[in-house]
Amino acid sequence: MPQAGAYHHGDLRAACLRAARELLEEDGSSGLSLRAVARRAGVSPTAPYRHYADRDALVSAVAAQGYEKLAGYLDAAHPSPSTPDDLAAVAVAYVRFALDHPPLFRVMFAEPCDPSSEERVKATAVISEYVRGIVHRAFPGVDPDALSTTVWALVHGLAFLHLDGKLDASTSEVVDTQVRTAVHALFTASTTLAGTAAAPSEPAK
Amino acid sequence: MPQAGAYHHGDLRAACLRAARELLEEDGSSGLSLRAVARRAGVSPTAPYRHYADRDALVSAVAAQGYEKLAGYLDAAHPSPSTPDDLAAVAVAYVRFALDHPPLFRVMFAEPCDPSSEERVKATAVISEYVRGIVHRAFPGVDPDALSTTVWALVHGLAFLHLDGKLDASTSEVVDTQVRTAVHALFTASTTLAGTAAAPSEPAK
DNA sequence: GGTCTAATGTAAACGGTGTACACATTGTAC
DNA sequence: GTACAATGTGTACACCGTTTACATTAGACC
Repeated sequence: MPQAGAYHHGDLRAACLRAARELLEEDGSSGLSLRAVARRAGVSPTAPYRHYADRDALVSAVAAQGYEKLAGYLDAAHPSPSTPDDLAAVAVAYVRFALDHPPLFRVMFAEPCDPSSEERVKATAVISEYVRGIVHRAFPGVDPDALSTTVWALVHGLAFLHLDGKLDASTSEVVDTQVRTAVHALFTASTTLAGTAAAPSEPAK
Repeated sequence: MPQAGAYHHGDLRAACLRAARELLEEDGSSGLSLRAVARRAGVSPTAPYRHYADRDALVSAVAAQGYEKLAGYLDAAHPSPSTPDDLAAVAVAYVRFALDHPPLFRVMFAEPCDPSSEERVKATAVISEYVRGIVHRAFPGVDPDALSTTVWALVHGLAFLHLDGKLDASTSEVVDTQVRTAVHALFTASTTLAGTAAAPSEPAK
């Protein structure tokens, strides 16, 4: 039973999205139920179906917002990264985002979304291209595809292992220096290999 | 209603575990419900509670089996890895395991298990120690903690990105060579840095 | 062998969930 | 002003995890 005399909500779509985001932060993925979202938005349990086909669609919308938020983190680390140090700073921001918003990060990456919403596929393509661009500028002469997927994987893995408590995340300084160190180690390799043939990996399809 | 004249199942614990494993492979994490497990075991919906405290406990048991299975993959790649090439082969096996059993891999790593069953914490500690041992043998002179967490993160990230379809996994050969290339790139860095001071990351606690 | 007890399985019930369906209300374009 | 499309409600179904009380049985002890 919503506000008296307010049969139509006004912008239920946005309200659902906001409620979903909040519930996810508060109670994790399992707390993000369509019914809870409807309750929080002050609306009947089935009202959200007018704006989202099913739970997955709503979750995907939250994930899409997460990608934007992640982009904000990366951008704040460096607006136009073009050196190895810049890239390292961006990597630190990536891991920090994961540790700042664990359930959101999990929703973005840890859930099967194989042929899921095009929203998400596109969003990850954006990330991929973003990293590729930085690598291209920071390491002219090396195969950007190979190095960018490698550095993305490294940072992504660090984020997940930290998220699962498998690594020492006692202080943010420890985490930051570890990420920086790991990324720089990889860079050392790439510059060493700068002249060698491009690695036969990940054709741009 | 189970078999006539078979009120007691015999080994319901194992039967539940097997059913859970099957359901996970078939329908993913969402298909792994206690009730479905009970149905498959031919037993009443609440019978599994005699052997598992709740759903999480059963899932953790499945995950623990997954860690053993993963160990089998790694061992099959090389029984006693001690060179960089050996380690690369093990890394390939790690990613292959993830791609062979996506839902299982997700259950093992992608679910929040912060203070969860001790079973899982121990299992990941085993992995960590295993990698550390190989790195120590393959790269005497470098800080094994720093390099092992880095290489684990790299491989773990590759596994996840492949799982989410973010990388080119068209053929297993492509994946394999990509993993091998990425890992080797990291090794190049570590040998370059062999003499330098140990990186200040991840104290062994 | 007979009995007592703990282990194991069953049945019923509660609250929560996703989702489909028919219906009510309301903004809007004509 | 009226028709229509958009939006929100109510009801219903099947499934889920979990609790509680009860039934059955295996195994120990005499």
